[in-house]
Amino acid sequence: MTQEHPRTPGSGASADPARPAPRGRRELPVRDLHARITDWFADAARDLPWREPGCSPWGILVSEVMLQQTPVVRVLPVWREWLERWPSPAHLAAEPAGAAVRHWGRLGYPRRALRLHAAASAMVARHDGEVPRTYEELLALPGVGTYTAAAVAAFAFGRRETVVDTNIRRVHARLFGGTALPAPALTAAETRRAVDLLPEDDALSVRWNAAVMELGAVVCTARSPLCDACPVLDACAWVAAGRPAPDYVPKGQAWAGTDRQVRGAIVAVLRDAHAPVPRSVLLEAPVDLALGTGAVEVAGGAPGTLSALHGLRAPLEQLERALAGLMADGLAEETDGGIRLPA
DNA sequence: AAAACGTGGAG
DNA sequence: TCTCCAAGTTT
Repeated sequence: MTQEHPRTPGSGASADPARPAPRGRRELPVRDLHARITDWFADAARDLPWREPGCSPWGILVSEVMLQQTPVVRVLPVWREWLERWPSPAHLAAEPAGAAVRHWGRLGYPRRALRLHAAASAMVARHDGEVPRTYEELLALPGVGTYTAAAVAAFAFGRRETVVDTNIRRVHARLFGGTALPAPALTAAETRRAVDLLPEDDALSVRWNAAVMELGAVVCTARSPLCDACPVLDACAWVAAGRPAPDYVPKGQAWAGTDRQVRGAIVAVLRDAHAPVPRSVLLEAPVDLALGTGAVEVAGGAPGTLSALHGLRAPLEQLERALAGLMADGLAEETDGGIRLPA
């Protein structure tokens, strides 16, 4: 998702992360580190529904998948609706996959909804309708990768797992590495460091994982960190080094004119239609897309119509390619009446 | 291993 | 306005 790209160094000439920490930094025993950050968490943790004691493992799994690349505030309402509608894997598995996609709304990456549905079916088939308790079993579920498997094992089942997400990576990079950002991609050294840092005690390890993640999410943020509120400010290698700028700039994802934009527009139409949409309508005829920011703000065609997409460089071809991609992914199906979400 | 895969709020 | 980027996974 990110890529190295040379950039002018920040103001600090002391940006070399390899050199010893300047005199301002305090070396903190790992025990104290655990205590500082988990104590901070005990006080500062946000009240999130999937953190409540009564939340089911299924609720936690759903939250973790929804939170992949997606901000908490946007997940909240969708998560509530899902859990009310589908309180267990069996409830979701009993519905067509298209229902999962439809109720995913505009969360983004709708294939996650599809995979959650497939995961629910797998849990019914292989785990008696329960969320499995081990990292290995979790990892085998569709849409569950190393982060999500570790997070669910830890947060739903209290297991001692090494959880590494983007927040944790950033906190570690600053606190120990002295850099503004972690490497573009997860490195073996980072994983090793996370393993080494994990408290021995099961219960403490769970709190530690949640606490470091929370610290990265609300204090040690990517853009403008709130260092004044940081419980380990005096131990931070990055602060001690004068908060040097990142040595690369994360590569943003292109959006305008991409297949992803077109796929998003098509899925939006299918999601809001409650009957199959004729291919011709989907590709050419005016349709009220009611889309959000820039989704169809492209040159050519009447605004607010799918035909507006023909203003793209490879208009019709691109539409057909995008549609084919959606069908290949299982996000769309062709029937007699036209295209629809999967049944 | 690089690239694809959505979305909308914030700076 | 426009770029950045938010609890990643898959191929």
